[in-house]
Amino acid sequence: MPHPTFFNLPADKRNLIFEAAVEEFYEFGYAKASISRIVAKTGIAKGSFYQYFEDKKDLYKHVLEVIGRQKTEFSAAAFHDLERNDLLQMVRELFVSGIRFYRAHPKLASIAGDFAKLREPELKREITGDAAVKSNEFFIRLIERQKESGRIAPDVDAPVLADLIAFLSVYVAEHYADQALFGSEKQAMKTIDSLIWIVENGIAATNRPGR
Amino acid sequence: MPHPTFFNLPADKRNLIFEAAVEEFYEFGYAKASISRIVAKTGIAKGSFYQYFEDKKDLYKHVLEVIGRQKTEFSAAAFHDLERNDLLQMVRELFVSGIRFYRAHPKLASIAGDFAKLREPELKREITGDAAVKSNEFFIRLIERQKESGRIAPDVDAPVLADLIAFLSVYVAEHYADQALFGSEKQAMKTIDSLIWIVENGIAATNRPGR
Amino acid sequence: MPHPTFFNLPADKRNLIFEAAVEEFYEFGYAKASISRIVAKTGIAKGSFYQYFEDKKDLYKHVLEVIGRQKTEFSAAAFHDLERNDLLQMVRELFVSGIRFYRAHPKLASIAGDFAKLREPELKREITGDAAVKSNEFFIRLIERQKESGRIAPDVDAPVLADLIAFLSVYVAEHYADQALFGSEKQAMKTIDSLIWIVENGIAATNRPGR
Amino acid sequence: MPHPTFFNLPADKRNLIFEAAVEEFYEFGYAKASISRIVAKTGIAKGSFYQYFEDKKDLYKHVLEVIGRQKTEFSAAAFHDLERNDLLQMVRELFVSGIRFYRAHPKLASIAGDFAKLREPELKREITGDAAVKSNEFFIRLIERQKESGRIAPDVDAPVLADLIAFLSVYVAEHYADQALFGSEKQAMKTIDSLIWIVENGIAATNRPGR
DNA sequence: TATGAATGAGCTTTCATTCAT
DNA sequence: AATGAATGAAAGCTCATTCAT
Repeated sequence: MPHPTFFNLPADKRNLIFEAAVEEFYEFGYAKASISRIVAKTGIAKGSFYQYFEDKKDLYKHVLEVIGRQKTEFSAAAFHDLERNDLLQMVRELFVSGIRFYRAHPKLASIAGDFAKLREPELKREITGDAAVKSNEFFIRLIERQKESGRIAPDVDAPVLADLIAFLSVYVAEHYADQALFGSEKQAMKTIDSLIWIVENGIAATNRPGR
Repeated sequence: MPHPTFFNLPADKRNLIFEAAVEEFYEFGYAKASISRIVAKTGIAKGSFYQYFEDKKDLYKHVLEVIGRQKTEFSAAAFHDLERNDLLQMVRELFVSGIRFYRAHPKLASIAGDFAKLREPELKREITGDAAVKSNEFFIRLIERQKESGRIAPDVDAPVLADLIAFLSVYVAEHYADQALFGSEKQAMKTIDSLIWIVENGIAATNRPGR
Repeated sequence: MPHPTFFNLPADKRNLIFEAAVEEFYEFGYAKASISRIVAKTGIAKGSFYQYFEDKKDLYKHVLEVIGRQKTEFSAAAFHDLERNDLLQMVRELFVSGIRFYRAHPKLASIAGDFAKLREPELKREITGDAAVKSNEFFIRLIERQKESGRIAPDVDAPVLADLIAFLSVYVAEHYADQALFGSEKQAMKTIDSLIWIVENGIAATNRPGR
Repeated sequence: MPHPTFFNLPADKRNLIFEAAVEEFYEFGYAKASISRIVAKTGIAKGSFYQYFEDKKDLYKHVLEVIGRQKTEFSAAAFHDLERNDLLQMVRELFVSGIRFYRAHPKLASIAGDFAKLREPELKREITGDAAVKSNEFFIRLIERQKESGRIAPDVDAPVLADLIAFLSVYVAEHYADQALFGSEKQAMKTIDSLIWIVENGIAATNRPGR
C-alpha cells in the first residue's frame, strides 16, 4: 500500500503520478516498467517517489487496485437492474461491461489484462487477495440455485462453469474490444450473443442429450 | 535462428545450454531473463554465447521452436487415431494432450504459456507467423462441414465457435497448474469433459430450444 | 549539453572530471575514449557519470565547447588592438594566437585539432553549428572590401582565400607548435612572417605579373 | 607486413580481402574498423585472417602501402612530361593528379586522407617512414635551384615555402569532396589555379615590393 | 516532507586474438 | 595452410534504491 504521504498529496500531483504510472505499465508491462522513467515523466524527485511508495511493486499494486475499483463501479451500474439469479443475463452483462470498460479505458483494461497473465503467483495473490475466490463462490452459489430451479442441468460442473465465466469475461473483452472499437458496437453485441447462446444452450436443463 | 555453431556443439554442451535457457525463461520470463546468468550457470564464456545465438531473442525463439516441435510430436500421436472431422473429439484430444505435455514437461509448458501472454506483438508474429489464423480457419472449415452433415446446428456462428474453442484452449493451458481443476488424472478428465460437454450440448443440432 | 547536475558540482569535482575527460580524449581520441576509464580515473561512480552527461557525445561536446570558449578568449585580446580591415594583420594574429594557445594548452589544442579532422560530419555540424560558415563569410566580406580599397588584387578568388586562411590557421598552429614549444618563440614568429609575406605578396594588387 | 601466406593466396581471394578491408576502413576509419566485420564480409575464417596478417595494424599498413603505390603510379604519368625544375608546374600537377586520383578511387583517397589525420604518431612514422621529410627536402632543393636561376625571389624562405606547399596539398586533399571547390572539372581547375596563382605571385622574383 | 545526487551491480553486446583440430 | 570455436575483457548504458541535506 502507498504510504500516507501519497494520499496527503494535492490531487493534481497525485493524479499526475498515477497517470504516469498507468502510461508506463501500459507501454512496458510490469517487468520492464521503469521508476526512473516515471519520475522523469512527472518531474517529481526520485526520492519523493520512495516517500510515496515502498517500491515498484507497491505502485503496481496501487494502480491495479484503482483499476479494480473503477471496473467494479463500471459493472455495478449494469448489475443493478438485473433480475437477480439469472446467470446468463449476468454473464452477458459481464462481457458487455468488460467491453465497455475496455472502450472507455483501454489502457487500464490492458494493464488489468496483463496482470491476469502475470507470471508472479505470489504477487497476484497479494493483489487480488480473496476477491477472486469470493467472486467465484458467488457464481457457484448462483449456478447451484439455478440448477435447483431447473434452469441449468443438474450435471453441470458448477466450479468449472464459474471459473470459465470469470476467465471468459477477461478474454472476451480483450478479443472483441478492437472489433467493438473500430467496428460497430452492434456487431460486437451480436458476437457476444452468439457466444452466450452456445453456453446457454450448452448448460440448459431442457432437452439435453443423454451423456 | 541459432548459428550453425550451436548445432555443431557436442550434444552434452548443447543440452546444457538449452536446459539453462529453459530454467532461465521459466524462472524469469523473457523480459527479465539474463544472458549473464545463463552463461554463468553453464560456465560457457560470454563471447561464446554470441557465437551460438544472435541475441537473447534468437535464443528465445529457438527455445520456443523446440517446445513447439515437442508439443506437436506429443499431440500428433493422439490425433492419429481420431476420426477425422469430429470437432469435439479433436478439441478434447487437444486439451488432453496439452495436459499430458504439461505433466511431462511442466517448465516447457509454462514457457509456452508465458509466450502466449507476451506483450510484444512483433516478436509474437515473428515466432508464430500466421499459425493462429491458420488454426482458426481450419476450425471454421471443420465446423461448417459438421453443420452440413447435421452434427452441428445450422444457426451456430462458426467463427464465434472457433473463437470459443481457442478461448477454452487458453483456459485449459492457463490452469494446468491448478490443483483443483487438473490435480489428479481423474480430476483433469472430469474438468475437460465438463467443458467439452457444455460446448457439445450448446451446439448440438438435436432438440434445440428456439432462440 | 551536460545536465545541470554537472554544473552544480563543487568546482573541485567538476574540474577533476573535466581534466580526466581532456586526458582521455587527448590520449585516445573521440572514437576510442572510454567512459569506463574516465570514471575509474576520477573515482566517481559509473552511474554518476550518466547523471552529469547524456552520453559520451555529450561529454565530448562539452569539452569542445569549453575549448572553443577558451580559444576565443585567447584570440579576442589579440584582435582587440587590431586595425579593423587589415586582413593580413588579422591572419597573422590568427596564426600567432593559434600557436600561443597550443603552447598554453597543448592538450586542448590537440583535441580541437582532432575534432577538425573528425570523420563524423553529423557530429561536427552539431558542435560547430554555423560558426564555421559565419567566420567564412566574415573573411570573404573583409577580402572583398580590401579588393575595393585596392589592397588586394581584384582577381583573387575570395571564397578560396577565406577558406584557405581558416584551414591554415589550424594547420600552421599544429605544425609550428613544437618549434615554438622547444625552439625560440622568436624563430616561430619569423617563420610565420615568412609565410604571411608570401601570401601577402601573392595577393597584393601592386605590380602583379600578367596572368 | 602481411605474412607470405597472404601473397601466396589466389588473386581472387586476395582481392576479395583487400576490397573488404578498403570498404571497412573507408566506412569506419582505422580506430573503429572491425576485423570481425571484415572476415564476416569476406567469408574467410577468423583464424585465416591471422595467418595472413599480424593484426589490424598490419592490414592497415598493407592497405595504405597499396594506396601509396597506386597514387604514385597515377601521378608518375603526369610528372613524366613536366619540365623538370618548374616548381609551380609540379605543384599544380600534384594537385591535379590528386583530384584525378580521388575521382578514380574515392574510397582509397578517403582512406589516405584519414590516415593523414590519424592520431597515432608511432603508426604514422612506421608507415610513412621519412617520406615526408624526403619530400620536404626535395622541394627545398628545387626551390633553392629556382632561386639561383632567378625564377624565385632570393628572399623567399625555402623551408617555409616547402611547408606551405605541403599545407596546400593537405588542403586540396581535404576538400576533394567539396562540391563548391571541386565539383566540376572546370571548378576544380579554377580553384587550383587560384591557389597556385597566389603562391606564384607571392614568390615571383620580378617587381617585388620591398619588405 | 521533499529533494535529487550518488551508487554500483547489472544489463546486452562487440572486440581482437588464440588455439586445438 | 586453413579453420572456426573459444575466450573474457571491455564497451556504453540503465536500473532500483539510498541517503544526506
